[in-house]
Amino acid sequence: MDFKARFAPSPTGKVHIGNIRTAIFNWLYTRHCGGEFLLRIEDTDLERSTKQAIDALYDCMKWLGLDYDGTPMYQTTQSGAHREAARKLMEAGHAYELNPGEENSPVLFRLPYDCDSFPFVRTVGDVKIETAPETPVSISRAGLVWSIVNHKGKTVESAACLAGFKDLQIYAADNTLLFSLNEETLPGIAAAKDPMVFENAAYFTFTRREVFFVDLVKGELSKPLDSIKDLIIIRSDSSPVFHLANVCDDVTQGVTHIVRGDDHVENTFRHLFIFQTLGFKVPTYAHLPMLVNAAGKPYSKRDGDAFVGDFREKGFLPEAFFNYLSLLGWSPGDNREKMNRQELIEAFTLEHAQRSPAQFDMVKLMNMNGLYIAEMPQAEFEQAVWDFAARWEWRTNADRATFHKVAELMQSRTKTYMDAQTWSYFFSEEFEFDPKGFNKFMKEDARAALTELAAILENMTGTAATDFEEAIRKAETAHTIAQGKLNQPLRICLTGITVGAGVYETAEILGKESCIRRIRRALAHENG
RNA sequence: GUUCCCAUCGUCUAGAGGCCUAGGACACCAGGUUUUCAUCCUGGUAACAGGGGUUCGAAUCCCCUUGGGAAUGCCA
Repeated sequence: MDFKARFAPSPTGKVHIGNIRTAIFNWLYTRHCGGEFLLRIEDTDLERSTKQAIDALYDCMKWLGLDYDGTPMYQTTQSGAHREAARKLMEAGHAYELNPGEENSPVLFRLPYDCDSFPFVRTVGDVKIETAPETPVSISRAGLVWSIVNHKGKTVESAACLAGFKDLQIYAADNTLLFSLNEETLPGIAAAKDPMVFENAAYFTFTRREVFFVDLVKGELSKPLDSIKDLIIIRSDSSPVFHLANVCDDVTQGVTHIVRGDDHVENTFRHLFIFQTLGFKVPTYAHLPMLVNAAGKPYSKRDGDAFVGDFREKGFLPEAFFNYLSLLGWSPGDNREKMNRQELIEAFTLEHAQRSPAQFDMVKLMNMNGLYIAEMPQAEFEQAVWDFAARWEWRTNADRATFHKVAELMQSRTKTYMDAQTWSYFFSEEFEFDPKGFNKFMKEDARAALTELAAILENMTGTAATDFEEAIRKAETAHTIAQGKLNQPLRICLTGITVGAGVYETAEILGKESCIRRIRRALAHENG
């Protein structure tokens, strides 16, 4: 099957979830269709593209298992091809210098006036536009400029390409024909140095045409040609602009399916013409809705909490992160959510891609991550957290045997590896008490029972969780405390916090001597 | 301003004119299990933006309104 999709990020900053979601969709779609997934680094913005950003990009893709086919293309290596394409367009009359003859004139792509035969152009109908009085209509090689009076009575200026105005006729208020645009007058306009200005123009008529294409996500999309301007493809410093580079590279890489963000829809209307005039088949497009942050705004490089690399640092599993992101703007069409990579590939078609923006929900990601952690083999979980915990001081005095037991106990309670930060109390007796929990549970009767418990533990011979349980029951009975009510006070003594593993198991891991010390330390601590 | 796009629980979503008394998930609330914590189980609150059409029948099709987003760069 001839299917090539690509991911074409510009390495101007750390890759964020919006970017990588696009990569994931491209990847899934490609793998589903059995095509090739290509990578192109759009590094033409020399000012802002950095080596670090490129490295981070590769790193994130590797972490997420986004493998690509072939060698990545660096856009900067293609500038020769871009200039050659511009030269060809110029030669064919599809591009022109804004200021002919001048030294550093930018080059513009001309939307072709003669485009009725293009498969993505169709005629809409005849249109009459009344221009604002006292404002001229001017026409030049760059297009038409005019003003209208809007419904609020304000005069607003508009401009569009010549191709937007097939059979244009400009009239004065007394219906005198001022100018006709057609095959005969067109070359004169294109060649003229200065624009033609019609001071007394009152209205003009033309045949409206529109550009349209069928988007795999959004369906048919269209836009009138008289709302599009010619676009700069070569800057005055002779460097190629995105529009040209992007199209050329897609041609060079043989891309057949372009899956990208919503924000490119407007570009697509213009890129279609570049493909066509360059003599290439236009690719199939799919525009994904944007990902928005908690404020409902599209993710940008300013959203500091949205960098892909940070999710690894926060202790998320790549599979969970991948799974969650695949569900943002897409669903398999049934009630499945937790899906492995193979299931995602099999189910992934653009039919079920959403048309509206999706909001990223950290809480749901956490939940999904917890699901993935819960099903990890215990040994794998233990090793992963051990490695992750290298960043915390408590690991330096943690022995692996104890850690093994802790990990076993904590796995079902862990949402992200970051949760293990609180495991420090297993390895140090110098922890802080949570003031709220401490005051809640360290009441007078609890203190008395705990004092008793410490004494009971002194004489306890067993070391199993059940032995601790028995000792606690004894202390409760001795002080007429309801069965089980000493659990939380003891937990505070042993861990400083109110949540954790089962308290008997926790005590077993800590050992009798440490438990006694911890209880006495807590008893010496004043309520706040 | 102009053009384009979008609109189902708080959030992610199912929904292709009758299967909808609108389903699932997260979150939240209430119970249960665990003598404790977490997991887990059961139940609950909660949505078709508004108004017109078309139709025997509309969340679904059309129009308008409102709201949101994008483009309108010699950024990509």
